[in-house]
Amino acid sequence: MKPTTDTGHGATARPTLKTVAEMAGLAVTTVSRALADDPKIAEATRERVARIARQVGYVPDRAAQRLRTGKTKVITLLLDGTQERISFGSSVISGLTRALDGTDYHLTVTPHFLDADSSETVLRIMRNKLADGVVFSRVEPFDARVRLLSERGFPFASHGRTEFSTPHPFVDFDNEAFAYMAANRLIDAGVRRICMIMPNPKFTFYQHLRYGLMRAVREHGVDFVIPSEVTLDSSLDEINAWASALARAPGRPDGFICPGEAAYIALMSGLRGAGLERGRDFCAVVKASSGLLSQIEPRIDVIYEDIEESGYLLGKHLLAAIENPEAPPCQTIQTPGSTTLPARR
Amino acid sequence: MKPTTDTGHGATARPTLKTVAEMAGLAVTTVSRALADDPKIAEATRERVARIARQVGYVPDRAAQRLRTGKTKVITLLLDGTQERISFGSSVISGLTRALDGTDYHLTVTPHFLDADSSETVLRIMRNKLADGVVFSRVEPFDARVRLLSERGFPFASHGRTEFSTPHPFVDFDNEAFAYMAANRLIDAGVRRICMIMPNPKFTFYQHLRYGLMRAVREHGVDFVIPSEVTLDSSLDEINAWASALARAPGRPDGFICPGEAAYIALMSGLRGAGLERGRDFCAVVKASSGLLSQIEPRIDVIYEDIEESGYLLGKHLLAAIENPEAPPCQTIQTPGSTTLPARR
DNA sequence: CCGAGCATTTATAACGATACAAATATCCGG
DNA sequence: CCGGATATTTGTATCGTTATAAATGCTCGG
Repeated sequence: MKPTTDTGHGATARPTLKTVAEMAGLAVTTVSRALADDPKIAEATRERVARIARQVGYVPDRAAQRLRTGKTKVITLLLDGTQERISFGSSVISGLTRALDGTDYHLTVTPHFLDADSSETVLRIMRNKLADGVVFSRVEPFDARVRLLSERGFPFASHGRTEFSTPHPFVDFDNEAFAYMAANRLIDAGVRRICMIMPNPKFTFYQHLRYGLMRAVREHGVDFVIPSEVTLDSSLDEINAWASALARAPGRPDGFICPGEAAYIALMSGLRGAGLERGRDFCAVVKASSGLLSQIEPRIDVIYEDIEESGYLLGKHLLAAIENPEAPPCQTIQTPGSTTLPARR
Repeated sequence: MKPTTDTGHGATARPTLKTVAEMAGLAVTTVSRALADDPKIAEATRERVARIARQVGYVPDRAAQRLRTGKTKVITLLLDGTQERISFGSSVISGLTRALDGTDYHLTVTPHFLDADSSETVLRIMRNKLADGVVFSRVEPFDARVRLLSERGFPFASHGRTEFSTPHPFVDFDNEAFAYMAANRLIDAGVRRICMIMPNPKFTFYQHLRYGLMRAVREHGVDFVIPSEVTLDSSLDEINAWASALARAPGRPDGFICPGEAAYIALMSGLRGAGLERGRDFCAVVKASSGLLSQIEPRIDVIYEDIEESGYLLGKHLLAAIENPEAPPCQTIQTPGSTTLPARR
């Protein structure tokens, strides 16, 4: 018997193609192609090689494959530092992992914080070939990253749409429908003046939210206000303070649409601190993606956005784009249909 | 001028050592060693090579380095699917990223869900050399992963302690001190019967929490109860329902310690649903790691655990262990000293 | 002016995988 | 029993980097 070498970690050296080839009495090339299920290799040989490989626990070396083929088998998630409230990041990661499960793709996470430009990150990933594809969110109508990636034909999937003429893979929540639906619920409840906390106007979904609200407002002739002092990215304390001030101002809104859980919690806290009570003084419809809010306020009117599912779809769409770059890109718009939180594991 | 080849992505081929070597009129080996700042290479040469490399934007190929050296320059975070409430995952990732910033280490995330055994994941990472080190949480006194990694001398850092005699890098929150402190605050407030929601007893920090509580209880002779029906991992609805039932039971506690934000929200929701009010019917001390809770209940008694900092320390400790495997492991026990939430970006 | 000793640079091989071209084994009709 | 088509296997080169050993040039004492 041939002595096995030692890795220094107390484990037996890991088998390579050479190991399998020697055991099978075949050339390394043959084994490689047999494992790739190349029809030019005899059926019987393929089976025998597969058996031996399984037996010795052969797993191809990623570094070697990557060096030779140029494929990293890695997809990178650009995680935004600002949106980590209430587990957005974890949910996307969870969904992406589910999409990648069963493939040999790995997920790497590159958070980019406020100061760093994420275009830089994208350039670095392309230039140094650190991944086969990227996923990111918080897109703008003419997003710089989308432009860069599209130009170079580098696979990606974005969480959010753009206004470029070239189509690309994306997953987006139908925020227009959400805002319209939310506004209608408020109007049905008798609200006369709607206030909606908005994202930073540079993001695409700002427009979508706005259109949805405007449509409902026009159809029913109610009043509305879009605050300029706070956005969904404002700190909770800022939102809280602003809400308190708003509660005391003349002509205050009697209905709120809040496309974010954490922001709603701060909003409600501020209003309540100023003596207002939901139901008596105002109504609210909230976009939520966790079950937390219904714990805090069991009767809150929530429209659910499934972020875990977004992550899953982003992964699937990206894989499709990597596999077949010529095919038309997969695009999904998630509907805000379900009011209830789906059952969780 | 030499024609540059094309990657097919519209970009110029990335420069390699060969590119730099040709430009400098040196051998590839020389360039490699010059960039590694080998003193055997003339100072002047090293500087010239560095300048050229910078000029053409040379970045070493990770796959080639990895294949040649066996070092992956990757750190893997094992993310638990169950604990993703209120951004634990995002915070750890954020901290780890900060620790890895400036090094050439990358972070990969491998969530393992309920069904999958994370020992398997650890074995796979070691066997296939998918990372140079791993980070994980939710450790048990005789954690299987810690045993495996220690045996093979594979670098890791755990979020939580073990009871193994061999020391290893870890970061842990002083849950004993937390529980003691929390119990004393309740006792000072006049509480006679303390209830603490506990983690699954298999985790190390179950014991720590228990000791802290017991110490305070013994010192002051108050009553206590540890529920067996729910843990910190129970669903929010379960906790809610249990709390409602508890509120109506005879001899109900008048003080609660809750080492988890989400669990507290559900607990409070259940108690409130049964007609109890905090301050009037009971007191509570909560362990929190985000600013969310103080929005919901501005006057809640919170003891803060900085998870982002845990992630940072885990990264630093792990890097230290990788750099110098012989040195004694870095270990940190985070104190629950600060009651206030530190300022955030 | 030779060779020892030093400073510096270079050639070669290898990490593990795969693309490509070439070589062998097998089978058939004529 | 041979030529030629087909089926199957093999050899060689290569991806970009680095460890090792070898080579080059230079200075200087004797």
